[in-house]
Amino acid sequence: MGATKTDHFTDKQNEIATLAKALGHPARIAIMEYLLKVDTCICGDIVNELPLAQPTVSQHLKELKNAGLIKGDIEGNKICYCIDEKVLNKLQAYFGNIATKLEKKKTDCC
Amino acid sequence: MGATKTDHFTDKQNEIATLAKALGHPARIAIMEYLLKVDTCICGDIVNELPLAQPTVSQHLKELKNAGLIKGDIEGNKICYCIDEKVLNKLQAYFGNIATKLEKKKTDCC
DNA sequence: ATATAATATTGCAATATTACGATAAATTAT
DNA sequence: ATAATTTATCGTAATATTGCAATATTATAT
Repeated sequence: MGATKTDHFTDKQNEIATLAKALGHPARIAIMEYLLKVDTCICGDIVNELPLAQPTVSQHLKELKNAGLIKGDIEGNKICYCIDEKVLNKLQAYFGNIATKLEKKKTDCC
Repeated sequence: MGATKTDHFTDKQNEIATLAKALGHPARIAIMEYLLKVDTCICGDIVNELPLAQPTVSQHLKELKNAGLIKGDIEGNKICYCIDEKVLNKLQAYFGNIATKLEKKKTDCC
């Protein structure tokens, strides 16, 4: 095997899992944090910010883009990447909801 | 290669990535949601809730536990699993912080 | 003591991920 | 036109993940 059985789970579960998986690598967390830090999103220097080779960074960017976490537009011979606010709000809402439910649930047995 | 270069990133980045990675599978999202749904955390029927074989579920539970997302205590011949509220608050805080920063940053260029 | 029940571990095959050198493609500068 | 710059893609090796059958472990019930 090795392939995830996505068809046995709900769309929402698969969606959250896909987003989480995309963030499941420190390089991709670092990319997100860098995109958040720089004020403009015309950023052609992500490679220099990371301790990884250019093809590796390009691949990580592609994964973040595939998951919908970032958007990228061609800007001359550079590429303008930035975080998709909508998707991040979705993640915030998801974890916020869980945290709230956990707080209400006072049965702290473990 | 194939191994993540964790030593090149900050502890915080690695920590968030580890948590996200653990949640990066629909079965593990489903497990978290089930643990959230049931009121008591003495739950010996996680396997029946999932469309996966028992060893597979056990492995997913182990990964969630390794990441620190859930706690498990032996309760007779069953196991009492439940979500670690602290860790989930950490995730909520992390994504909440990003979402807030994105909102303030009005340079929506992409 | 033996059987039953619940969970974990082992071993393994199929597949996915990570990383990077080499190379390609596209744009800008000279 | 040619060179330099930036990003993407291809190919490939090393490693990790996913899933499950078989088996082990541990606790309860008979």
